Amino acid sequence: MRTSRLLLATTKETPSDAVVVSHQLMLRAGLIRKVAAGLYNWLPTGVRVLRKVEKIVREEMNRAGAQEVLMPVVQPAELWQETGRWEQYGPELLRFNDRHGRDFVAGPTHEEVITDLARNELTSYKQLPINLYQIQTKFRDEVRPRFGVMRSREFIMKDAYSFHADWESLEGEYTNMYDTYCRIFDRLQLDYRPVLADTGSIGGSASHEFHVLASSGEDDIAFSTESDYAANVELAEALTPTIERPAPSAEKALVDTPIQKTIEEVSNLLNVDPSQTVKTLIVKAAEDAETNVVALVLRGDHSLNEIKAEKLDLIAEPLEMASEAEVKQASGTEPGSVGPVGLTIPVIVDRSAAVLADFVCGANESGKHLTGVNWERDAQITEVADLRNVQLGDPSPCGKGSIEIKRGIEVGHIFQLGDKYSGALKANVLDQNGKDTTTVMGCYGIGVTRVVAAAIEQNHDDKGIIWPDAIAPFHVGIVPLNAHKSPEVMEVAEQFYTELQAAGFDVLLDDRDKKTSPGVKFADMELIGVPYRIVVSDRGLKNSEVEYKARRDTDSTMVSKDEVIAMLKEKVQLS
RNA sequence: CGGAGCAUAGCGCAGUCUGGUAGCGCAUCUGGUUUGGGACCAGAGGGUCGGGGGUUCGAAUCCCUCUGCUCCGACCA
Repeated sequence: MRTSRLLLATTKETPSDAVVVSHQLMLRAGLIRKVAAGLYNWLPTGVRVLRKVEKIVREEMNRAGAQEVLMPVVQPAELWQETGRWEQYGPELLRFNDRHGRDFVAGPTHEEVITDLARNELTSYKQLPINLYQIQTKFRDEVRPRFGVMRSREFIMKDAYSFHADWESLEGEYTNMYDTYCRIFDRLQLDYRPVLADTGSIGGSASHEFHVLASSGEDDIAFSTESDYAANVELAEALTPTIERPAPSAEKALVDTPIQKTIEEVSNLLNVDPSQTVKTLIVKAAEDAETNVVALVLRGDHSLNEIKAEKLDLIAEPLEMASEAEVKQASGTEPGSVGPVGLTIPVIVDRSAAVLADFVCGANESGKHLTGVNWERDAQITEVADLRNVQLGDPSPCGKGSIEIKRGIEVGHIFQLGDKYSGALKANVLDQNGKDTTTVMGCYGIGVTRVVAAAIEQNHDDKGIIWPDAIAPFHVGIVPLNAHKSPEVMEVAEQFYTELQAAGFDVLLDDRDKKTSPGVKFADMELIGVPYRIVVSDRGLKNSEVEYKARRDTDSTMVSKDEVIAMLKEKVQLS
């Protein structure tokens, strides 16, 4: 591609509404433009990246034995009514009518349509297992689209669905997809991790999310320092401490904490470590519980995991904090001075808080705290549970090593669905005995457009994007300098352009005329993230040399012009 | 859905309080000078000031209303 013909669309200024790096750079580098909230045009450079991601995904899915299909974006309401999701899905499901007044939806996912296809086409166990996938547009009417294509309303997803005669077969395909996803993200040259994920209400024996690691990610992932254990923090278990609770050695005492409310303020005042204090949170109880509210007690240095908490029988789901009035009624004081001593409501204590002795807590009296408090002697435990988020340094749930936490962007999710959809839509086949049997399903998604954004979040600097070779819109950029002064410069540049393309590279030749200064050309190449750059100039050609610089290098090096193509063949990892 | 805010040239903004010729920077076009890190000079084009209604001799500016968008909190690839 020649820059003079490319719809380059780079900008110097960052649009004011872009808050994350990938969104800013995608706009500045001319990959996307906003059409409306959560809806984007993809420009030529962006499409190049998108297609490369799709190509790798498609090749690996095919290699794994899946077959590509294509389903409609617009889907009839009847199918959604059959599975019950017409009612369940809520406003995220965009619904509309055709000219006859019939109900339709813009597909946010395709379980209904694929299962409908399966029930019509699959009749025998001999056709199973089968894995069908598509790479296609989805629409989810997000409450708040943001971060560019990271969370847009319309996006491209690779979604695959497998059908099986039994769970054993499903588990086999699940493993196959797990391995396939690893190959895909390896080939995309991204730093990623498969992590254990919540199986949620659907059940099934396993679910994994694939996360691209980036500090700007929205999810916290817990890793083991010693094993390949990785789990979404929502899910990662905080183990019961191995130590026994020490015997009480201090007497309970009331201390004045006139203005100290937070754990930090109280521990500073009393000169104790926050881990020797507890915090008591009052939350709404489950509807069938005997009290309105329940107390949750955590160590002062720990944070509540809401997902874990709301799964407990006594606690309302979704989790909701009690109002100030309810706190006052239950404890006799306001939030900030609440403690477990003397409470009449159930007290659920986190595993780590339960092994404390001689700890500090609120006194249920305004402006007072208690020191030297001990369980059983001074305060009662209704239940001990895992309530907290794991944190740095905790022992890993896998039994080896300790926990390390990193941020991730969810780009893939694999799931054993079971018969949720095949049951509802009666996707049955005849088994060996001629008996009707319900198939079990797996589903496997990759957010293709999100992968592009995640790749940028992970690979950029203050100058712009740094594409992994495998998905770069162009592998090599050629910048001729002062071509108007020296015909040889342009000749050499053109020659490289031809030869590099023949070698299988995508090449961008900046053939813009003398009005475009070198600085502009360099800045554009760097902004759009071309991973390798060759500068052809008069200066270099005097020694039969050109200048080579990889996007991540700080300095350029001079290379003989006869060797540069061989060198690039070495360096570029086409994937 | 709750809270906050914005809407003026392709982009970034000023002007609004205090009503009176619609402006600045970037980008674009023309001509010239420059040429190894987002150049300079001269000139030009580009606006229903988000829509509708009202007040007024006169509205980007004041009032009402609608719409769109952004940001902060619960879900998802």
